[in-house]
Amino acid sequence: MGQVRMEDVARRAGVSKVTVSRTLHCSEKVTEKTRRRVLQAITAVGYVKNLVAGSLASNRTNVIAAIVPTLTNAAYGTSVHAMAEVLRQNGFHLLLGTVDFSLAEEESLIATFLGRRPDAMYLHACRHTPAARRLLRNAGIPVVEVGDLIRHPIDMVVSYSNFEAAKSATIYLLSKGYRRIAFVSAFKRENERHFNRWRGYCAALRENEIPYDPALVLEEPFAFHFGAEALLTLLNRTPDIQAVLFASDLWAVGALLECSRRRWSVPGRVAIVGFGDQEIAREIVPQLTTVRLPFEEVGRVAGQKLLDRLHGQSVKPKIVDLGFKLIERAST
Amino acid sequence: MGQVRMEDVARRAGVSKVTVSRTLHCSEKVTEKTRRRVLQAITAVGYVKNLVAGSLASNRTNVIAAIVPTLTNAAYGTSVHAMAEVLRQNGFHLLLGTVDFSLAEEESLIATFLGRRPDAMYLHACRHTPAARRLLRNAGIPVVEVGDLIRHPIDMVVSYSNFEAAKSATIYLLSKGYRRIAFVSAFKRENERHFNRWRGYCAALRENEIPYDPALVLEEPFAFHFGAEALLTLLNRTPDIQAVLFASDLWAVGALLECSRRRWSVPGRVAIVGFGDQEIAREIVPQLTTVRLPFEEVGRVAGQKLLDRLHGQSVKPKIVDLGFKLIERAST
DNA sequence: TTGTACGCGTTATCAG
DNA sequence: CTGATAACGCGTACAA
Repeated sequence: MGQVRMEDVARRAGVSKVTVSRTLHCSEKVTEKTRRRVLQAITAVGYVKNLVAGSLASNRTNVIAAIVPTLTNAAYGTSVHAMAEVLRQNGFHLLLGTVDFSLAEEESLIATFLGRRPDAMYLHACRHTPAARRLLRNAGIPVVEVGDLIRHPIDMVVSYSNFEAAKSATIYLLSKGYRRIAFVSAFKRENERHFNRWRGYCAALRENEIPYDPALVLEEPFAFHFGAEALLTLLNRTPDIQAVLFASDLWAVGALLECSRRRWSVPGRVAIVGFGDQEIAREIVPQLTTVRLPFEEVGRVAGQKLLDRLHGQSVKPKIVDLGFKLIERAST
Repeated sequence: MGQVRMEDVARRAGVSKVTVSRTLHCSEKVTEKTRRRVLQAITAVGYVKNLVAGSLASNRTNVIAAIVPTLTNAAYGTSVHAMAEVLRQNGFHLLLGTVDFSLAEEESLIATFLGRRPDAMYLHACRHTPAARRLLRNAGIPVVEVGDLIRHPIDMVVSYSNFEAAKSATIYLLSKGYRRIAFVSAFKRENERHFNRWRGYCAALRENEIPYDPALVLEEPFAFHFGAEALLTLLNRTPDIQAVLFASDLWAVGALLECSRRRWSVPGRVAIVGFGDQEIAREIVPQLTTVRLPFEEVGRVAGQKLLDRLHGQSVKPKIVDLGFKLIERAST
């Protein structure tokens, strides 16, 4: 059974509990001979160390809690996956929860996760309820926020700037001569990253003295076909649209496929820009101009930052900008 | 600080530790009046229950451990996400790890996860090392395997049959008159699901007395463009190929896009079938014929099975076949 | 190098 | 309905 305790191992090896513990934890402080006996006893009785008890005693769980909006979107999965790799190589495990873009869900999940006494916390979101922020502050553990480059993180932030990225994409379109530029994003009220992409779009227009036209701005749920739908709505409503900036590759690809179905030339009929540079962006016909976001690096660096902090190092920059890159392809 | 203990709450509320615990756990066994005082004290001091200590004392963690190959593929993410929802509604949390299709990694992760004493385990894989199986058996907790319909699960299995699905897709192609049918999958040695899809393909050929031609079978890494590459390799090597069965939509879409680039008609030049019915399958041009797999349902049902078992119910069928469905579209 | 004694913060048991 | 007390299994002083 899995009910073998450390004491059983100790008895079998003819040593005390502590020696077993030491063998497992810092084996250099134990004689080679006893070490072997202990290890033998461990495999002999099939001992599996109880990390719950260990955590209680040592006041360290070696667990990182992570909260993401969803796992159905590969972008979040990519970051988490990268972080999980880093953590595992350092003996940490991942407690993962999804909150579907709900601030209230996030708050309640933070509260219960904190009960598990994670050594650190990873949040793929930068807006939180006041209560959530307070809980995190009081917990006194390293926290890394991810997904947007905010000025005042709870503790640390590792990201790219959605504002700058969208602004830069819009300026690019303007530089290509497009003037009537539409913008499609998720619901800005519940997705602060898309809200900031919208702000970037607005800022670019403003700086170039292009009037903001609400008729050119749409909010859609996450799915390919809503990109197609958005494009049709926009062209129907405002036939003189010259370009569309989609705040996700998902919609941009959906729109591109709709154009393909209707045999519309892109960018002849309308130019299209995506966001994210997912793999399909460079496979689709025509290839998609988009903003490359460093999803994987975000996870890796975030994990590393947490580890540095847990190893007692004072983390120098609390705000890490991983940047973005406009990838120009055939759709513009 | 987050260092408030139950005793601090008790003192503040003028009751004993036990009463606080009871209020939190089974509030119906406590007077309405004391209950309110306790709850007030809890918010007053900002108490967050220590679930680590609770787990040690009660010998139940309310944690489900899940091991998946990767989170970068939305298919695995979709199942996990669905399960996480079910679990969370019942007060369970998810300990998640990725193993990148490595059996050795899986074994070592199972071993350390078991140390956290999860109440149950979810594995998105059906092949394991003997040691891994032994560990799981000895742990004496509910285990659900997912991803293929095997005959002898460690404990329970919730899935669809990859063998039958691929066989059925191949038979469909034969029924449409295609005779020279190619097959593209992941590396069969490290992916038992794709191995069984290949077996299904072989079985369909055999039953229809079509000789098996190794030149028509390819293994590729997971990425859109390897679908394009595979298609070109196959057509180059064996120009008379009439149809290709891809063991993932990813490659099928990649191949379709390559055809689009070269202005080849599909199914005129070659018929294409995918696997999975991801959202893009019905958006791509031409729409992709594919096998629909119930990823979300797999996660939901697997989670429910584990919960049923943890609630003491004897789970009737240990093997749950959620089926698949061939979706005929324009690519064949 | 190894062992003894105690504490970690909760739940379970049994009285009152 | 409430309270005292003993586990839970392992770390961490400190002592040997």
